[in-house]
Amino acid sequence: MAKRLADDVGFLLSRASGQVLKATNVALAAHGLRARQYAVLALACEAPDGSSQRHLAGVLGLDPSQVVQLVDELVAAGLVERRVAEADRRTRLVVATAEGRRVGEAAGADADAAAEAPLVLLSEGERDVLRDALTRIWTATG
Amino acid sequence: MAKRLADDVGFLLSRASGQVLKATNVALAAHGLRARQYAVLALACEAPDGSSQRHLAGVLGLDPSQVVQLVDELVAAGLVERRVAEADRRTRLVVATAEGRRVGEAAGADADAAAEAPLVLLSEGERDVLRDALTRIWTATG
DNA sequence: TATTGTTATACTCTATAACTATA
DNA sequence: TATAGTTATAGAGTATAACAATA
Repeated sequence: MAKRLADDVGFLLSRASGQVLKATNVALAAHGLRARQYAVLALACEAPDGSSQRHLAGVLGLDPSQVVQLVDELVAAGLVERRVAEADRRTRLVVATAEGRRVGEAAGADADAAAEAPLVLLSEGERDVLRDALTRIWTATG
Repeated sequence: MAKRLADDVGFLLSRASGQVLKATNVALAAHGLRARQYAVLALACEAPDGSSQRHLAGVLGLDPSQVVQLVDELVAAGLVERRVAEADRRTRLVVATAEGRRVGEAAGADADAAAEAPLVLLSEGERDVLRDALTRIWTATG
């Protein structure tokens, strides 16, 4: 057992993540989005030709069945659309609509501001280390 | 919107936290515990005279009603007990039993190993920065 | 036979409000 | 009246299994 729970990396990650998630969701609520929906939308915006749901699930660390639900919601909101892939008619490409790009842009700006607010306490160098460390933890364990 | 979702601190925190949490829960399952229960147990072990549920809720960032449930489960497992505080008979002090300390010690060792596995990729200095940065994010936004 | 997406289900986590007993 | 704990409930997140369409 760690000397103190406050030194436990898992605990610290969980707390920090929870705080940032809460702030992000507050910021996103103004745009009618939750964090997960925004993540799907952002990935759809990044890929000009769209992204398969299987790929989205992999990147986001979600079960494919969860992606179905999230995409359903985004489709209902008119922010993305499903297109049958020509190469493989089993796969549906999730593509951002014009409005999806507008909303994603605006929501992302607010979400970033909220998520990065706690980082003002860190130096530039610390922020880089944090980002890099989290990225490596992600790619290593994913 | 961040250039890429993969640069979003909130997203990175969420992914890293989720991975570590999953690994931690797998390690704790062998001891019949989940992460939240272990966190409560660990805090109870740290405080020789016990910790009020209100205090536990504050430190863990949980609603007091969630702590009730967690303590109920730990009591049922014989790992902690509730004691009415002499000073204020409204507050219940959560105290680890002898077995609670044994289980907490063993479970903590496994949980730490699981949680720190992804950190082997980071240098000593990076680990310190990560821990310190997460601690400051936590205390600042909490 | 294997894979993509889908539906269904159950369990955990999170958030909220209302109630009790003490102060 | 204010606070510590409790109960209840609903919504969001997570995990799993089974199924249809396509490869």
